[in-house]
Amino acid sequence: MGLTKSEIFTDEQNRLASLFKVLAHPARVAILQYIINQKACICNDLVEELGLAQATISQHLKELKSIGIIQGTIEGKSVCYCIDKNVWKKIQADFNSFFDQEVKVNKCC
Amino acid sequence: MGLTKSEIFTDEQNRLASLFKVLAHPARVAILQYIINQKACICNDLVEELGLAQATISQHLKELKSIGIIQGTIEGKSVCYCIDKNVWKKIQADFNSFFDQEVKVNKCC
DNA sequence: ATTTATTATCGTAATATTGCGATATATAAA
DNA sequence: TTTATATATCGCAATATTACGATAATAAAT
Repeated sequence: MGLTKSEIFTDEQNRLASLFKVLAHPARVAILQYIINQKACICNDLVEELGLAQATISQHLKELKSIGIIQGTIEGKSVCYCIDKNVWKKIQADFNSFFDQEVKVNKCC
Repeated sequence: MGLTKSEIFTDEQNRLASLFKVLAHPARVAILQYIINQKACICNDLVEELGLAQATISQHLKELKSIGIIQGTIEGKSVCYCIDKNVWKKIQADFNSFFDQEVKVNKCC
């Protein structure tokens, strides 16, 4: 056991859950906020800003990249990361269409 | 290692991440959608609707309850679960205030 | 009081995630 | 070419999550 049974859920449910999952770590939330405030940033800035090892930051960046919410551009010997505005807005829209489902008056509580 | 260093992040970052985490499983997304469509539901309905064991559903319900997004009312020998509309809207608002941070023009990519 | 039905909790095995040091890779500078 | 700097990947240990059977707890029905 211990293996999520993705096949019994809809694509939408699986997709939403995996978007939430990428955001479900404070380091990744912090990375996104830092990039937004700085407009962009190089990986090493994050290592200094957050108190995590370089390998750990790199792994978190990889997960964020996996859903396209950030992208990296090689810049000299560094990599400059920035938000992909379109993906950012798409994810927000997906979350909102989930939350905008009408919550009707309850039968019980 | 393998233990998230919550203490190095802000309360907001930790809170947001833990809200995302509760929603980061397709079964929990499915449970919320089912409750919304049915207006409310008893635990056993979910066991039949989704293909998961009763213990598993109960555990997922517990996690959803932990952030207050659903609440349960004892109804005879069953428990009727429903969405807490206020919490639902608050979470949506929190997500939106995160996503509404202005994503400025990038320096690099 | 006993039985039945429903939900919660416990214990456990399988799997996934997290964080880090070590190391590999890549580019710039000397 | 060699060296220095920045990032990515590998391997591993610690921790967390997931799913489920077994069992406990609760409340209705008999």
